[in-house]
Amino acid sequence: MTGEKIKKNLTNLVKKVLPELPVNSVLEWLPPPQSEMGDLCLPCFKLGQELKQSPEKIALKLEKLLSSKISLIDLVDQVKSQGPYLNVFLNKPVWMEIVFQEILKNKKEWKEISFNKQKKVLIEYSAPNTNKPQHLGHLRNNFLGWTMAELFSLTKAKVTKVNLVNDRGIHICQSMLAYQKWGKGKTPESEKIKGDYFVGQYYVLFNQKVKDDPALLEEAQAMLQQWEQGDPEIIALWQKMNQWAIEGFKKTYQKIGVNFDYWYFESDIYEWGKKTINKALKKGLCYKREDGAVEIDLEKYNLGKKVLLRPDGTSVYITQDIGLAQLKQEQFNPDLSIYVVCSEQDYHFKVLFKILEIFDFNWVKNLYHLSYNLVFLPHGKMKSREGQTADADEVIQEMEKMAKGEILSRNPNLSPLEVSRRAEIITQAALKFFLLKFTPGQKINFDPQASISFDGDSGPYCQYTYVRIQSILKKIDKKEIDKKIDYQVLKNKLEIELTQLLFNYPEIIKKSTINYNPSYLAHYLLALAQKFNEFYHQFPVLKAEPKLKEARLVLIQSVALIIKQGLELLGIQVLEEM
RNA sequence: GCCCCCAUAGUUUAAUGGAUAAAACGUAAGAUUGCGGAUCUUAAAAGUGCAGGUUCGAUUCCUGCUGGGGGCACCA
Repeated sequence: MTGEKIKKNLTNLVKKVLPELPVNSVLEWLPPPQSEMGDLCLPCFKLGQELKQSPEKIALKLEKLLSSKISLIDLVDQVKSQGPYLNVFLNKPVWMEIVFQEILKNKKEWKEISFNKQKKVLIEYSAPNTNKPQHLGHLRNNFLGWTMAELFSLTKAKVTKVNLVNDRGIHICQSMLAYQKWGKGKTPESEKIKGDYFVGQYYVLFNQKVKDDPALLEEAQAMLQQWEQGDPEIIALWQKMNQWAIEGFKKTYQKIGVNFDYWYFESDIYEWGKKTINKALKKGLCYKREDGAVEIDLEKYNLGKKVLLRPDGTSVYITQDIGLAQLKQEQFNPDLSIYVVCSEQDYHFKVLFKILEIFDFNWVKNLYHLSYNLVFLPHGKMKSREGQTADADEVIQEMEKMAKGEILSRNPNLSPLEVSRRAEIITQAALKFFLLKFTPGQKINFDPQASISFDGDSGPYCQYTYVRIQSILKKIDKKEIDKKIDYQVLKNKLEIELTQLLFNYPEIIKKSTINYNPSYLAHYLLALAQKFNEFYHQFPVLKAEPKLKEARLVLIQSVALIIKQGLELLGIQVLEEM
């Protein structure tokens, strides 16, 4: 009996005793704000509107009508009205057994949250630029994309993760030109620098030099033309530098534990939208300007005018996205296609989706722009062209140093190998949790000194909670929890609240997934860990009476499993000791 | 100039239109002869930028204003 099923049974019963209720009315059963108020509640405001009665009266009426019939529903002990709310109390021992069994047995197979079964989901994220290393903003993108993929997988969607590498254009030529002029044949190997940093140096160098010598801009422009005409020397340089950058990216991806099923390269696809635009031109969906450029008028959607092809027929940014959207459709035929892209591009995606709609692609309804806000540093927005960034690798390195210090202060005799292993895992936890606990649409102010902590609202706090539970579980004989357990002994407030939290887990997964918002999961895990720590300080497990001990062991084992699974969804590993 | 987003304790953030606005950091005091103190307890601390409106009910929806961020390329 899952939460879903309990709610369904309750809904059916309410509809039976209130036959005057519209057949299609939806009842929402929620967790009450406080544990003493019950295990589920039904706010009666909407019912009140539908039946033209005060919600208080409805709640009272339901209490009366249902009380005699609750024996018809397993698990429900009593219903009680409180103002405009109807609160439901479940039979704790039976309910606990069900909640814990569900968690301990099912693990990865949660029928209740398989609501994306049969659905094909495509997630595009990361989209690095080959002229600079990835910074904190990319990390937010990477973690968001990766976590959404995990959430969709857990809910049984068939997920494909794709990366679109931004490897062509004038900005790439700028770093190429700088390397050609001042690189002196150096390589990442000769300089012992990670490839993406090596290339990034020349991008910064170009932007320094161009201040004194604006003619460099034209040179870069000329280089782009040579590139487009297939000049073998330019192409070779481009390939070499791209390779360096991409090798660097791959090291970072490996470090942060994200991956992709498929890679697109802009250099392959940048012209693919041309055909579609020319077709649309023939149908009169867009028009040719006097100077020969192809343009579309979106004024009536309040989106202005947009150039689709330059006067010389070459493609622009949106040309490529029009082509890529079709390519994805043909290649993967997704039911849902998500673009994880920063909110700076909200306008771009509005325009893109509108154009595809005007071009009459019916699958445009399956496209979703998962927009997330910028990451700001104390001195403002990151500017890679001025070298003012918080590079992902550097932030991670700094944090690992801090983590090592923390670990050593607690375990001075630990082997250096184990210290770095733990430091890596704890750093990932701190960083990922920090970036994912914010609602995606919310901007993040990142202050390297203040933002990263290993206590309080943090990933390591959740990890530590897990470690504590493991430390208890290590001390017991496994047989102790194989027995038939009487959950009547679990009756203090914290035990009940922990059960309520565990019971809500599927709902949190659902909410995080359908709202594209892993922060719900992050906040839930914090609440669960906090509640456990409160419990831990007040009530002994190992030294409790045998029956109580057994029941508590099952409870804390369930808590540990949910913390582990929840953290893993956020890309965070747990440790047995820390 | 136009468009989009945001504004909640000292700070950083929570809160499907619903029950007493919730945490963390910081501050002050306290808890180790208790399963790990990266923990816990207690206290002080906001009535949600300002002015209106809709609603039985607004942090949440609408209008205006103020302040901050982003965008408005034939750059990607």
